[in-house]
Amino acid sequence: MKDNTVSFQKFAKRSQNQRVILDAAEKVFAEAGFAGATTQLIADVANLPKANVHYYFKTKQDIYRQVVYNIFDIWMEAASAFDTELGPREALSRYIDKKMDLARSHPYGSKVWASEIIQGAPIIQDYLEGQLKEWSKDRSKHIQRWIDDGEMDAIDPEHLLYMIWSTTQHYADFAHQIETLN
Amino acid sequence: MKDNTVSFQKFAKRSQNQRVILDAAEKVFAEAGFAGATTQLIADVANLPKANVHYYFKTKQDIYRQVVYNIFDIWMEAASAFDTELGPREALSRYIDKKMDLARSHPYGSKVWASEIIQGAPIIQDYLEGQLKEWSKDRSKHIQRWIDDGEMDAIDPEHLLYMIWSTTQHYADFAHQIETLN
DNA sequence: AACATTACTGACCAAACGGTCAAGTTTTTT
DNA sequence: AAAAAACTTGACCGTTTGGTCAGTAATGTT
Repeated sequence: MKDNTVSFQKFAKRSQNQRVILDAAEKVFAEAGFAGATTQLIADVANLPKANVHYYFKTKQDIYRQVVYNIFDIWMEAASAFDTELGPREALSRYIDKKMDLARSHPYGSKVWASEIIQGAPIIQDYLEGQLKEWSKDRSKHIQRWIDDGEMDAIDPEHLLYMIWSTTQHYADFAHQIETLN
Repeated sequence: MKDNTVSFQKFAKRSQNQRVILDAAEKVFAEAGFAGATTQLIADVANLPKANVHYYFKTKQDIYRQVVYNIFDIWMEAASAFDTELGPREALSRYIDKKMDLARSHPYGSKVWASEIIQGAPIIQDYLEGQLKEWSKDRSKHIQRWIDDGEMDAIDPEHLLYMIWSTTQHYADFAHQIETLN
């Protein structure tokens, strides 16, 4: 193909195609589950022949793993919005805002995550036990300190986190139910 | 088989075997999703040959449909605990209690329901639009009346319902995540 | 005891699936 | 311009899956 390629683009090519595939995969996995997603359908949505998808990703599991990892990364980045320096009101409200934004901007990711957890987290168990656990223990401790210092009402910190997660998650995962009821 | 069968048992036989299959199926669907669930696995969990499963249910979809309908029925029965005669405090707290009980006693059902909704409710769309919509519109109206009468704080009734659903649901669907974090 | 109905099951099959591969094209490097 | 590396793809394959079916056993009815 005749073009005026500049040097960095050759690096971009591979990850660019992977991006297209992963975006398609995220949608397909969300709508059909891991087993229900076919590599053919992912390929169709990505507008590529199936064999090409397998050129970039060895197996369906590899694609899935990558999709779930990406979601996890995005969430952990959002989690940094829970800045304990800001005090309870600001930290919590910023975190909730961020979470709601993600529920809107990444509905497919949220659904894939939910399905993965529902089925017992076969793929990302290590992430749960590692990063996520560490983060939530840390923030729980901070919340407890706020409570002890009288800066906020006494609520079990862990259950507060669960409530934030469940509610924000609900708007992404159950969007269809909510739409139908309205 | 030599036995002292009494007359009503002949009726019981069929639905009794269907029960065994449906219980097995609920578990398998929850853990693997619709597509990931194989009729062979359902049969294994039910301790029956696969052909026998197909004797009672024509297709996998039929089994799935029945499983989801059963869950819906159980939930709607629980929904009657939201007795508007009781006033806001009693009605809501009884409903929440009941919902939490179901999250504990029927974790598989809850998961199947969640997966179904996440994937766009392909099977139970009509139930959503019918019974569930009717019920939630009705209760929302009652909640609004309580608010207008000053019997409870002003909260958007629909969002209150979503919060109850999301939180109770979370304890069933995300049990694995919660366990891992604790 | 004879008949009818219901329950059960091993063996089988067509379709769909994830994944491979060889042969080609394009792009990058020398 | 030639060689190397990366990309693309139609055709193909072994396996798994949902579902069927013919034949047998058990149970209920007369």
